[in-house]
Amino acid sequence: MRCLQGSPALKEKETDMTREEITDVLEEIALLLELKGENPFKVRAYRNGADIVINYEGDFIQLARDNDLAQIKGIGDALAKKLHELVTTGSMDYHEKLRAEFPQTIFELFGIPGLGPKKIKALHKELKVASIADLKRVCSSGEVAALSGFGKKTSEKILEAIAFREQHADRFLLGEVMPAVQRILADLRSHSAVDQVEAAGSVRRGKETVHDLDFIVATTDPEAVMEFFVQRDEVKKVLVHGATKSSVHLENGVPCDLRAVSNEDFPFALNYFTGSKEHNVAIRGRARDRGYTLNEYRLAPIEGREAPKLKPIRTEAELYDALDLDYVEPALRENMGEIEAAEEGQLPKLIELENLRGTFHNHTTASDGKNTLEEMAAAAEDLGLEYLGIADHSKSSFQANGLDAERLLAQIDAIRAYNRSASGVRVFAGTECDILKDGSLDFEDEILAQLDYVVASIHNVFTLSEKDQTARLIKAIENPHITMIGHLTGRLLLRRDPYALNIPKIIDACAATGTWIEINASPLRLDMDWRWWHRARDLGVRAVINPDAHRVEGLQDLYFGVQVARKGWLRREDVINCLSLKQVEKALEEKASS
DNA sequence: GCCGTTTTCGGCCCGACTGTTTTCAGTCG
Repeated sequence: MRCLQGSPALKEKETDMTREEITDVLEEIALLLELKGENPFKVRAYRNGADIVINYEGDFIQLARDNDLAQIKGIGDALAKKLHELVTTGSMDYHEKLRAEFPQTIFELFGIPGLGPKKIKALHKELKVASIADLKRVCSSGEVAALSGFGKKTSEKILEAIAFREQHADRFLLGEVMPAVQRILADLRSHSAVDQVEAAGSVRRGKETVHDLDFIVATTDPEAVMEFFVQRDEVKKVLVHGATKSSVHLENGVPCDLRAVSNEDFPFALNYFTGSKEHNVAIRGRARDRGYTLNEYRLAPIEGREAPKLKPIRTEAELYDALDLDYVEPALRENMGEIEAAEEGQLPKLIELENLRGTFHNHTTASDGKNTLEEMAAAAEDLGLEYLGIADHSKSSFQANGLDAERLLAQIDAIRAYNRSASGVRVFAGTECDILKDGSLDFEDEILAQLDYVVASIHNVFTLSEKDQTARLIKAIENPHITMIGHLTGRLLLRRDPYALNIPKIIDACAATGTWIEINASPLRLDMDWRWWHRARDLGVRAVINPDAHRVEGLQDLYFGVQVARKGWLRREDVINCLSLKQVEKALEEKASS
């Protein structure tokens, strides 16, 4: 498949206001109305409006300009008028008046789990809480615990959540920073004085979260490149601006460093700043054992020591070769066995994005997706995929408009009909079936038997003990109708910890039953974690990389799933959706009959 | 605030869980 990263912004041409900006206004109005305790259906009307702005297929902005929006279902007279005002004047009176009623910092409070509009409203009204800093103070002083509707436990949970936030405040999701990485790389490449450029650091290693961005350029005119870098539009603050190193903050708060070196130094600098620190320590030790010293500028004989003469080193591969190692992919540089494997010629040939032939866990408008079956199939075809699985939510996921048996059977018919009529991607009929509290499934076996595959996922009751949660999941795994487990631990990176689970036991159960484990490629999940995959692979567990796409752009998250697979030492043969259509049909049949 | 008509206003997305209550409100998925 083609290499696509990040989601393209749906920008309109020749207009001041983008769809995203309009959506932000509507979403903010919805939050403010909730804070005021307005009619929840009115709130929903604004949220619904925000969805429509993003997803409408025609020229929404032009229709808004022409005051011609009321024809769109979901946009009534009131919203049409307000949106016309917004796109023609750049602001909306109603929105501005609402904003004036609350401090801007109050929106921070929605990021604390357990706090919703009612509680935030009470905190604001009774204790004048306007920010997380205020909240921390009144929780610590005991004022929150004494507030009606609150209590000691609530106060403690809030403080825990604030502590969690503070602990992770300096980290960003890989998916969140990737668009900026691509832009910066493209800009630097376009500069005439730049000979080579790479992103280094944890971005290059494909870590799921990063705390800053590091770029290395090879240039003969470092000052010019530095000047160019700090002048970029998205640079918000310049912290350091030197001849060979600059540090800035980007507008989204991400710290970003650029280092300029000569072409001769480039492979050493790139290797050094790619890390990880642990990998570097091990590599430097290896160099020393051979009589060399390695740093960010060179590999050279230690003074006064005997060492074999070195060949010229122009690339990282030649650097590893000089240390008698196979080239170690950045994804593997965590000092978790890669150096030993490189020495013995045992490094895996890692999966590439281009190896993917299809994907399984995706949603449509039948549940909580934003695009239809046909639109998702067309998008998958555009990416060069051969097959696409549709796995909408099951009925217990009310909040996601989950399908009951009747609607699921109708969807299966629709998919079969689609496959008969269309010649593009082959669509598989599946479900993302809820695993209920007792480990039973949300559909009867005879319904599940009619599907091509079943993704089983946990969406509620996260608070079971490790023993009970593990038993719940293993019971589901032992159901022969289950094909794969979705987002194994339920974690949301930087937001919510995984639920308690004995992962080695789960891996064993999947190995014993031939159940596949998903690599959920959503940048917020990246679950199961890469740290478990080497072990799972060695036990014979197959991975399946799924974007959990809720809209066509979501399919591009497959990129991040491949990063996880690579960090987990997976080869193309370890990943089910690298199989061709014919092979994957056979694999599905085998799993169903096992 | 939107929709669909019953053409003037009622219905709009359910259930578990938690912590606060003393029978339920708020949050989350």
